Amino acid sequence: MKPDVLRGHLDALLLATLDGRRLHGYAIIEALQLRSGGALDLPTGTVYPALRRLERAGYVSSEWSTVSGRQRRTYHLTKAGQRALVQERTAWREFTAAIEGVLGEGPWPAQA
Amino acid sequence: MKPDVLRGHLDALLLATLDGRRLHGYAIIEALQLRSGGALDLPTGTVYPALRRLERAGYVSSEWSTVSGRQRRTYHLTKAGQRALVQERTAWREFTAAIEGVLGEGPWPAQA
DNA sequence: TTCCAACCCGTAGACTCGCTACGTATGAAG
DNA sequence: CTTCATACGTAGCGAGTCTACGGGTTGGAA
Repeated sequence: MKPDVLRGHLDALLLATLDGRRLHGYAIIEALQLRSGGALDLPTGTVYPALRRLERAGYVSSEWSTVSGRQRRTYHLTKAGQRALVQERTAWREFTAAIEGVLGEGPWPAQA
Repeated sequence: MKPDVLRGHLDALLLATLDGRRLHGYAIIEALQLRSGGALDLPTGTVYPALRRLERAGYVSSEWSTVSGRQRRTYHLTKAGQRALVQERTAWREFTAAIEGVLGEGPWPAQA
């Protein structure tokens, strides 16, 4: 998978992963792998900065906890994050509809 | 529509638009608008450099022609471009499958 | 006949953001 | 005591889309 195709969709992915769950960064990466059937294997250098960005934006919130000597920062969605997720899902549908209208088979569906 | 979501998908869009057609840049932009139901309104500063990139890559080829005093550069797919388009469509399906596996409803489909 | 919209091409530079490469640390297994 | 999985993070790069220009023609409206 080309690297750039993720551009602009990562936020949606992270928000969706946190929908109804509390996860720490590392677990988010694993969840993404699992849910995408292995297609999405995001490096930490992609995910951690993105989570901080979402936190600055007020879409997620986090707390530190120590589990068996390991520091982990657990994230969860805020109310604003929930709303953002709804919008992201809508934007995704619009996006795919637009692309598929073009990619869709054959020269021309209807000659307007 | 956020600007970045197009990232990495523009080539597929352009190749698909030229599939079985000879079009000049301006016409490509209009075709994209039409086929996407108005969702895709790409600026010339996006399309022209992208077309030149595709031409350098050998996926499209172009000739100049003069239509009623106007210079236009008409593009068409090469053999390599045809093959690239097939790959782009496959990549698109894989991409959407991966994203939708994550965005898809609810907390978890199956707790592995 | 003057003006403006539509047509048509193009480049320079900014900006964004995912990725590479790196650094730190703990716990368990070998 | 070394190595691997777990777990966090940053700095800087790179690629590609967008903004903002600039150039030129045609045709119709005012």
